[in-house]
Order: sequence, then C-alpha cells, then structure tokens
Amino acid sequence: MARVVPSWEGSSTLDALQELVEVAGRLPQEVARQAGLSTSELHALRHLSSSPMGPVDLARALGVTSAASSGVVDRLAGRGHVERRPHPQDRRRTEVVITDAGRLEVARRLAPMFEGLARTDAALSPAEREVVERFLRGATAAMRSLT
Amino acid sequence: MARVVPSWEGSSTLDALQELVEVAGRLPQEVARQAGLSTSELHALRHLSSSPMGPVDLARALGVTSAASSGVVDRLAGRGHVERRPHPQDRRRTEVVITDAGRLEVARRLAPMFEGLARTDAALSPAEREVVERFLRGATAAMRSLT
DNA sequence: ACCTGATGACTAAGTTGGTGAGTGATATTA
DNA sequence: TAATATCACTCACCAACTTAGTCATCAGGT
Repeated sequence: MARVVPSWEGSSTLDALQELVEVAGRLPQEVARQAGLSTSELHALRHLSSSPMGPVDLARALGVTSAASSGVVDRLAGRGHVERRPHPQDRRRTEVVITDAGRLEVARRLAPMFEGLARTDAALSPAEREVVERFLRGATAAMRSLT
Repeated sequence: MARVVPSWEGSSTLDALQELVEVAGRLPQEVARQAGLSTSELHALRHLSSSPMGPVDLARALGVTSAASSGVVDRLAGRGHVERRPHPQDRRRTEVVITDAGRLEVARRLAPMFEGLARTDAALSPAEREVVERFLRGATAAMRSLT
C-alpha cells in the first residue's frame, strides 16, 4: 500500500516542519477560543493591528465576502475591540480602527509566543540565520505552488 | 503607538517564518476548495491516510465533537472517499477506511508540494539540517506554549 | 451470570458564521 | 452629465458545527 502522504522517509527536517505546520494550524483556533472570538475575528484584529482598513479590504484579507466582514466588524465593535470611523476624504468608506483594548487583547494572548520565537531566533549565528531563511523560503514556495 | 504584533524588528528569519505560517494556514482552505471538500473533510482524509480509525478517534484528531465527525464521515462516504467497516472484535465500533479514490484525491492535490519540499530538504547538508531542525523545533515549542 | 458504568456511533434541534443577491449612497470615468 | 464602479450594508438562506440526548455493546466487580 503506497504511502501517499509520505510520512517523511526519514527526514528530520521535514518531520519538524510538518509538526510546526500542524501546531501553527491549530493556533488560531486555540487562541481565538481563549479570547472568546471566532478565528475570523482574531485574524481581523491581527490585520487591523498593522493598519486600519475598511470592511471590504478586511474581507479581502480574510478571504471572505464583504457581507461576512460586515458581521465581523459588528461583533468586534460590539466588544469594543474596534471602532468604525468615517473616512476623511471618501464618504462611502468606513475606516475600521483597532482600539487599545483590542490591541491589548491580541498582545496579551500572543506575547509568550513572540518571546519564545525571539529567543529561538537569537540563538542563531548570521550564517545559520541564512540557512534557516533559505529553507523557510523554499518551503513556503513549495506550499504556494499548490494555489 | 506601540507595535504589539511586532512586525519582526528586522529578523529575516522570523519574517520568513511568519510568511510560511501564513501560507501554510491558507493551504487547507485552498486545497479543500479545489477538491470540493470542506477543510474538516480534507483533514479527515489526511488522518485516515495514515491509518483507519473510528469516528470518535477522528473527532479527537479533528478537534470537533463526535456528532460533527459523524457528518464528516457521511459526506466522505457519500463521495466514495472512505468506507465504513464493522470492527472485527468490538461490535460497537466502526472502522473508517480510506478508499483508493480518497487516497488518490489527496495525493494528486499535494504531490507538487511534497516534491518542492523534498527538493528544498535535499539542498541541505547534514550540518545545515541540524540547524534548521533546531530552529523549527524551537519555533514549534514557542507556539505550543500558548495552549 | 448479572448489574453497573463507560464507550462508540449516531440522531434531532438549535446556533453560528458563512454565501449570494441586491440596495442606496458616493465616487469616478467617458 | 450620464453611465459605471465601488463601498458598506441588509436579507434570506445554507453548511457545518454544537448540545443533549438514544441505543447498542463492552468490561469490571460481586
């Protein structure tokens, strides 16, 4: 019986990568659950913490319809995590801005991970850093090739 | 305004990791869509391609209730991707077995990625492999620390 | 051999978060 | 200025989940 999803014929690296992807995949679910949010709401907060944007942009970032995005913003606004603001120039637009409370919510939940990642990263020499980056970029490209 | 989700104060490695995680996160959605499956159905096929299991085990693997898992198996069975078989010893149990068609479905969709990953992996020397693995394990641990 | 409690699969009903289609206001282009 | 596009939003509907059970079967203790 041919193994179709090859359980990594002995490559420790790819095995570690598979584990990473699995854990990373569960992460949003888990963090969202802890925060009492849906995964879409959490991802929305992540995106909005980089910069404000309108519901339609948010929809594109989340990969959902603008109808769904409208609901996401509603729920986040209801919890005080974001605010709707009129766009100064274009009166069709609404800017969705993350509040300090929203920012704090995301921060609190993710801080331990960022610390751990920073430590792992700091342990690398410049030469090692280059090796790791090349591998990660290559793996990313391999995954992108499916889309 | 303090950046809370630090956009990687200049670490190319963590930047690459972030991109990897983002792409890997979209992957299931995208692949499932192409295959005409829900993400749960796709993940179920992945798990079942390693070994058969009952609906309850599947539920645990997917992180859903057994009620939901029952529906997943229904839908996969309806499409001929899996079969329900009576457990030889325990008559309470059902074994859900992936069919060749199901196996092929997953294989076809993921093959290009595995090839790309294998190429990326093959480019590593043993010493480099060790560096990469250490980084991946460290990053995985950092993510696990949130749960 | 016989209860008792645990386990596995499943069903029914309700909830949630999504889609598709369409509206009204505003902006942009011909 | 008329036609077209874009933005935010609403409504009706749907898929996939949950909770709360049912029923059959198994395993352990008496």
